[in-house]
Amino acid sequence: MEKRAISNRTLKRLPLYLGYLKGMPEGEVNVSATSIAERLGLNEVQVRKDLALASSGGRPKVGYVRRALIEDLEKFLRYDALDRAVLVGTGYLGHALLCYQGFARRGLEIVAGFDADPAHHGREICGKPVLKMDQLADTCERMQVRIGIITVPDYAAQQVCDQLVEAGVLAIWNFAPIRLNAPERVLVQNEGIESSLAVLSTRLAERLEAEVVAKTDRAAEEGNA
Amino acid sequence: MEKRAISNRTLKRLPLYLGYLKGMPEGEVNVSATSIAERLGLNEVQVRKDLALASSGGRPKVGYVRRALIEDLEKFLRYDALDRAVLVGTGYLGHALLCYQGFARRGLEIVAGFDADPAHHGREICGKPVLKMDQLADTCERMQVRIGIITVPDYAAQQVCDQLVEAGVLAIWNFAPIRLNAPERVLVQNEGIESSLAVLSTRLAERLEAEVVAKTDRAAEEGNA
DNA sequence: TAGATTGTTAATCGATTAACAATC
DNA sequence: TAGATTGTTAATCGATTAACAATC
Repeated sequence: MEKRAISNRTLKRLPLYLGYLKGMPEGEVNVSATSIAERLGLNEVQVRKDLALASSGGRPKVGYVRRALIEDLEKFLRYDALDRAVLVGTGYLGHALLCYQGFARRGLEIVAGFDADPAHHGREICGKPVLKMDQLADTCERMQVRIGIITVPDYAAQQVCDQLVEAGVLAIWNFAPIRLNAPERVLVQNEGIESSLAVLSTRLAERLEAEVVAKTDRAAEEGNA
Repeated sequence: MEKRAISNRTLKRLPLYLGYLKGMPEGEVNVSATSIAERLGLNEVQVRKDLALASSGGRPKVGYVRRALIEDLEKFLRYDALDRAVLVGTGYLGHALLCYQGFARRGLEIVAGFDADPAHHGREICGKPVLKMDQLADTCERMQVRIGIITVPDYAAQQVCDQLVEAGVLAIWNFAPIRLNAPERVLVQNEGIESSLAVLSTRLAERLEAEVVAKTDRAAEEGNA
């Protein structure tokens, strides 16, 4: 009965493994956790533990059957079961997501885009219709939409969130750089590009500083020599 | 001399705090870690520890001076020091990033876009020129570009990565769903939207299953009653 | 068989949370 | 002063890594 939930950390690594496995030459029948770990720069025990959770396992000495492992991971990640989503905000980012072919292969179908701007209505973006906001609730119900994707500017995000909740979505994928208020029962995942940028720019600055320090040290040494 | 690096976790939370602080009514002079934690759904000690690392501190009983805290965080995150970047791949996602106004306010300036497709060359996207790939190295050197942003399809990403490294960038922000090979000295940060989707769809599916179980339990109970 | 590799149990590490002393 | 709040030290928790037994 142990409902041991798989960790977010592991969940995020699974698509990485999948990508590596799919990128391997077709001829390779078997693959070891050791080789996966080495290629992806991870610890091999970690890879084995992750795979133990999401696959039917490998065999000592030979490793995992590549083809079977791919199927196991895709099954575990539910790439076969299609989840329907709507997207609100058909700006550039909305465009990018509506047109991204990878979602379909990963179990996500965006059925329509929505926008407050009447100029966008009636258009099609990569085959997906752009509808009026007042068609949101109806569309969600009719198409059994469970996920709402928010790609509007930050000042509009909370209102859109409310409308999506009202329309009955069960999860919200938020690309606006703002914390949303939503009822407990609705799952909210924030993409937070600014958080990402904070990490990148800080780590880069640290490296540059370390370099300057190293240079200064060398110069000082030369001075002493 | 203790070079205790700030954790990625903390780094990712700082922009969140900043967003909350900036969104507060101007009238609020002071703000407590307690209130920040409550609003963002975090532990208050965690917030205090984060703020201790990135700010000059608060005062018992009153908390932090909102305005000063904002300045401290912006300074810590280097929002004032401008980092220059180039972006390769001017598709929809490239468009979105080139046109995102938020980067400039967060210390990142994308100076130009690049694309392999000649049809894109010479255009301007939100005021940024789209150049030919063979202008990449020259532009990076001339403008002292330190960051390369990759927004090309997965099959082209590794080659673009090589070109960026060759052009001398020190960090790569990768939005393609693939693991890049780059020399140690170059910082690579993967955005990995598929990892994000894996978390979202799995957590959603778990909830739905829990609901089904709960329903079944209720039905069983009614049967027993 | 010997050695590579899996999967698990134990140890370590780092981050979160709790307890508490300091202070305005 | 009393109470709210900070900042720090200690305890807990969860994830990673190391050690090792099982096995093909």
